[in-house]
Amino acid sequence: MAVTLKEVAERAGVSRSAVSRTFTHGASVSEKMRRKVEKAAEELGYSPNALASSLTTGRTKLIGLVSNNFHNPIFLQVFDLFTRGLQDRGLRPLLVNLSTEVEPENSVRMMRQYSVDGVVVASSTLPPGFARAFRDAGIPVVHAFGRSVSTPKVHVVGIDNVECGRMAARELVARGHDHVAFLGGPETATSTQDRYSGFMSEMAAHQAIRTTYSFAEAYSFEAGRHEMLRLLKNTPAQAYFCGDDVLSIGALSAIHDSGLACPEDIGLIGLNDMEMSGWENINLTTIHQPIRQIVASSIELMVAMLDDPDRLPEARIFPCSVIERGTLRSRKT
Amino acid sequence: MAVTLKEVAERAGVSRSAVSRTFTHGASVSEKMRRKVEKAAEELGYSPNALASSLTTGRTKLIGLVSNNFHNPIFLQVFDLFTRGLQDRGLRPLLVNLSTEVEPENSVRMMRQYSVDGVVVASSTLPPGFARAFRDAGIPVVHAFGRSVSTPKVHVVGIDNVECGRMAARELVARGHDHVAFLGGPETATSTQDRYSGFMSEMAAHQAIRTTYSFAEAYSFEAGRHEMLRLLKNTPAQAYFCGDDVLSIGALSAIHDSGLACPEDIGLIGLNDMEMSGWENINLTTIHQPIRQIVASSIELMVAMLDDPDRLPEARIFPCSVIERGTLRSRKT
DNA sequence: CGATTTTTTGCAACCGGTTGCAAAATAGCC
DNA sequence: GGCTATTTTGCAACCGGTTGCAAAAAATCG
Repeated sequence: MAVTLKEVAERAGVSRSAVSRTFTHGASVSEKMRRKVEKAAEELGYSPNALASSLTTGRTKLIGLVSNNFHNPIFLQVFDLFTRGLQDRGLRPLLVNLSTEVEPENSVRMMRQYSVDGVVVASSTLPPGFARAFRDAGIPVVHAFGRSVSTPKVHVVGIDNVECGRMAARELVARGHDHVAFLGGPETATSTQDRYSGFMSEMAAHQAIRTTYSFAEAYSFEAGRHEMLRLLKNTPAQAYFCGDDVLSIGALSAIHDSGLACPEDIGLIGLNDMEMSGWENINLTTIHQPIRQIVASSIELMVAMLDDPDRLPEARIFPCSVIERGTLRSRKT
Repeated sequence: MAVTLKEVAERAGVSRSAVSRTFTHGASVSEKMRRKVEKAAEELGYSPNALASSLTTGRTKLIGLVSNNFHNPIFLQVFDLFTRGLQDRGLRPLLVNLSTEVEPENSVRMMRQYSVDGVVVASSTLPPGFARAFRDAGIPVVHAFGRSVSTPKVHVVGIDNVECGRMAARELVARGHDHVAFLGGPETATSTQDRYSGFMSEMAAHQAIRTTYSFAEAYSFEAGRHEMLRLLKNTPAQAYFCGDDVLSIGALSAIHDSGLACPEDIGLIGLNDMEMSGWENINLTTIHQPIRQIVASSIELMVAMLDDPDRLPEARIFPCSVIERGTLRSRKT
């Protein structure tokens, strides 16, 4: 079915090398030859087999895009940005869905079988060791939305979740509440752990303020709603820092459903600033995470690594900022 | 870096063919040989190069997953289901983001360069000709969420959008309204066109009911909100069939924002039944589209085509059903 | 045990390209 | 035009595997 280089060569009456050269950037061919070959190729509808050439060149232009976040709407945007950005640079994303898998072995093997040029791990829940497994296998890797560490073993691009936790705590403190809480995502997620520890460390400086915490089962609407309903049965806090926006929106629904008002009865601050959070019927106060920049920077880093695989690993941390909307108020004194 | 078959052969002291055979399913090797080879492979950390073997076998196990829907949250679920389903069958999704592209040429070329075994087009907006271009290039193709036609030229799996339009119209009629409307997605999308024509054809049987229509610029919250705000400036209809749920939710926000109530002042029915539509603070009446089944069936069809590429193209149409929630009421008589 | 059948193994060619090297062709120069 | 420097081209080997075929080894049988 597919037209091969050999057929083009025969048709053009030239050697196979000549055809190969006209299609490889940077090779030298005379104008006359190029025209002859291109004519034959055109007539036959030839386009070179990228995988065959990868055998000798050692580059497939395939980039593994591995993620376990297929339930959080912000990741649709993340995939959109990644696929577009990679395509624009002539790279092709090979998508890997980890679902519940947390061990890297399978993915590493698969990525090696397909000789990907590099791997982008896009996840805010996987531990640093996951990405490291790719590096150990000799595959260039960037962990987007990964945990920020001071001595990175692999490239990490993301935010400082600990600092975000602190930032959220400061917001709640500033509102004059005397009982605040952290409603986290799954306890196993690195982002949850970091946001929790940041939140708690900041609150430690305010002993007068009662601080409680709990965790939802997942970063999902249902989990947030479920956990908030549970909390409302006892004595809820006056304001919550929720693990992320989806969780917040779930919590919000629980609050409304219980006949309470937000922010009047219970305040909320989320994290991510997903599109939906700005919708008028949600209007969530949240911490903005610069997703576009994180993705763009991850791709940049990936491209740089393809040129220089031994590049020293770096952590790129982007700042977050509070977006004030309608779910957090100052306590009446 | 990577260990090759040759090295394993040398280490095990056997021929390259022997190694190849132990790793290809269905080839005959003695137990003794297999053990020897596996031991050597284990020690060296060998795993076969899938792309090299594809050269001779003609199969890459790569499936192109091409879509232009990277903004509608239901497609995150679609990607989740597709990637999991393909992976479970040993296939790997190569993701292609068309963004605004509507011509198939580029994608076809790219898919041929990477010798994908097949292509799944996942889009409710692209015309049938798009998928056909892959078939014409000799690549097995399934169009998921595609337009249903009576004489399919390629495999199509989805719903009957015309019927959905009629179904929505019947719901509005049954509520006793005397002015109803269609608020569609982009006019160029096949799903919009079909839902529109179904809606209108049903309404044609009810001349007494005033029927109007308009189109939003995209299947997005913003577009729905914007269009509804525009409509509210004049005399709005009593109830709207919105192109899809995202659009509906945008419209809902516009209604609330204008100090009106839904369903008291204006009724809404959407389409898709996305997770969010069931959230308490949205609670959208909508038409359910069986996404899981559509994806599962598309994958099934794809796998069947890999065995028999000349399989007669078929259209698989799944039924939709109305999910009654809180955004549509009967008109007080 | 030897003859015959069946299974296992290695050789060598091939898949669709790329690339170092040397020969052939062209260009540059006096 | 003849000579040298440069460019263009083809040959052949290679990338990492698979596979038809025939030789070698093992199994079966009288």
